[in-house]
Amino acid sequence: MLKDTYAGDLRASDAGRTVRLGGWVHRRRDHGGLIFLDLRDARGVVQLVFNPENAAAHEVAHRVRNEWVLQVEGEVRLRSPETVNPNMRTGEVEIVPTRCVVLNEALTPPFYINEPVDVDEQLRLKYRYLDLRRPEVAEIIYLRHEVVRYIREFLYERGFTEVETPTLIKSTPEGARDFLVPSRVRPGHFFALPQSPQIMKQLLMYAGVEKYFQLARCYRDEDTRANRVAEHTQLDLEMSFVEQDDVMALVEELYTGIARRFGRGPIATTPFPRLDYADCMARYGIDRPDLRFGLEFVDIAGPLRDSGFQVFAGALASGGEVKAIRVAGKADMTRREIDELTEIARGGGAKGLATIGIVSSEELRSPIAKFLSQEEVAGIKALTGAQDGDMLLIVADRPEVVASSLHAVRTALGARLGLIEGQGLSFAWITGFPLLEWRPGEERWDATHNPFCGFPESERHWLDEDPARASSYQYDLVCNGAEIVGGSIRINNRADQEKVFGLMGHSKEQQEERFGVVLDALEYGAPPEGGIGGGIERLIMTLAGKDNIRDVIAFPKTSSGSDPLMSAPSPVDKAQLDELGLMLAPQTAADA
RNA sequence: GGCCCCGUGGUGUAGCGGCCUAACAUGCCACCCUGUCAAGGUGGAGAUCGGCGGUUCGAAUCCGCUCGGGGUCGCCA
Repeated sequence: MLKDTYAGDLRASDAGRTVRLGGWVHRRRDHGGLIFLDLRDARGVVQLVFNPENAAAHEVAHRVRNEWVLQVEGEVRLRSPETVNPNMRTGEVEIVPTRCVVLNEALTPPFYINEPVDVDEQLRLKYRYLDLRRPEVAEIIYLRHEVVRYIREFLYERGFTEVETPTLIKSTPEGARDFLVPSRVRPGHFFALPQSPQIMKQLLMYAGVEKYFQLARCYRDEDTRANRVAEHTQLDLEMSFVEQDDVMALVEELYTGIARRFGRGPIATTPFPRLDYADCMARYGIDRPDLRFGLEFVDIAGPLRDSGFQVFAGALASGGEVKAIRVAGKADMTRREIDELTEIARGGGAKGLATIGIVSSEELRSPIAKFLSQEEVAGIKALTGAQDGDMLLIVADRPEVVASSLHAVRTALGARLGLIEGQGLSFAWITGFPLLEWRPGEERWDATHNPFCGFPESERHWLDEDPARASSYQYDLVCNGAEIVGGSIRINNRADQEKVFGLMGHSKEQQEERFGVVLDALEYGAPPEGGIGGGIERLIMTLAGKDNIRDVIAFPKTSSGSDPLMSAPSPVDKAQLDELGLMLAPQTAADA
């Protein structure tokens, strides 16, 4: 080996050892006589001290520049007390090189590696191999490794079998858009990349594996978001002979362990609280609430049903809702803050945001106060528990608009009022989801979770009577406002599966064509089973407190799905297309 | 596909009709300097302002188109 010790691992206890190091010049401080070099490797940085007395090494130290690759031999020496650097993990020691060899020179990098400066993301991605040298960037990649390793070991210990499933599979038209891969052997035919190994893992259960998991790459050809990319990794897990609580218990143990070991703060509540979907929607307007803070919605319809204020009364008369968020002590919110929150509410679909500042028991600060009777105001105060000095933010609209707009307001408030800082990890389970939701444009039912999601026997009658009211065996684990796990107990007989497919508008022929394998397999002794899929990137983001998914991926793509590092996607030779039996449409061919 | 924001020396920013033959910081280069750790000092090189077109006596600054990036809605679990 060209090195025998990691620079970043050196501590006071290593004093006196002679070590051989290899790494990169992180920073250079040349005093003319004394030269200090910070040598960086995968584990951290250590200071080298070059003295003119060792002329050969000193000459090298004078000549080197940032990011040159060095091999250094020397003794680990305790620093004198006044020169100890408490800000460095290796700050109690330094190396006095007896020998210093330049293994490679380096151009000046296009951005700072030794300072945590925000650099244009595209430039970082183009030089990702340099970006990953930055300690604060690499740290998350190592974190990801440790978390994944923890997950694997946890599941191995509990008897899970890791099985790989194909990445070239059959395309199905519903759900997200598939990435397609043309077949050379059968021109005109295509594979799809899997959106998840859902069917394969169910088949593994039918095959008798009983406890399966995989860290599965999943692909969706859809536009990206800050927390969503085209290719991601999912902890895919499935168990046979289990009920909902069994899966949840195992997942909770796993994620509790991860959070305790890798979280940057404590877990707010263990065991994880459970919220019923309907209750959750009523209080937070979203099925993945951020529970690090309160600011729950309060239904204030009661006193307003016959209000003279048409915005409220009208919304209620047409089946809508009126809900408020009470913000303690913010009656003095500035005009500008109110305007910004109003804009956020509009972004969620609301036509406006009504505000009532409770300045004192006599005085209200509110553009709508003049439309409200004293009884109405008293009723609102009673329901919300508003005290003097509080601010009420109110939206009146259709239930889904109230939910989305007040959720947006609530989330913004959480950030603006500093309620999420240093709050650790607030997990919760959401259960009692509806099995199906109506797709107005398509005039059919769609699975809330996935089409294989099962339901309690007690819900069966709703499938015929009122499918919207059937609840399912779905369970989601949320943390700090992100859904990090979603799963369900699956349907395990052909009749129920056909029933659900039928409600989703699939004809017998379509069911046979798309899901025939599953339907057939269900008739050959399928065990009761269920499982989860958990996004690894979202988990790491939550643990690391990052809000950009690209930060937790070693080689991410841009938001438009391109790869600045490898310049992908790219045109291909005509010969390659010919081989696949493909022709480009005229306008796209011209671009190439 | 819609909407919003961004694109100025290597990097990060300022400048937002003439004072810009573009400023600041940092990096880079040279020299000085034996205890620094964002080392310090002196000097120097370095961008025509993403691209194209237009308005104007005059554009980095205004307008249009376009390319690239970021966010968001649609879409997506």
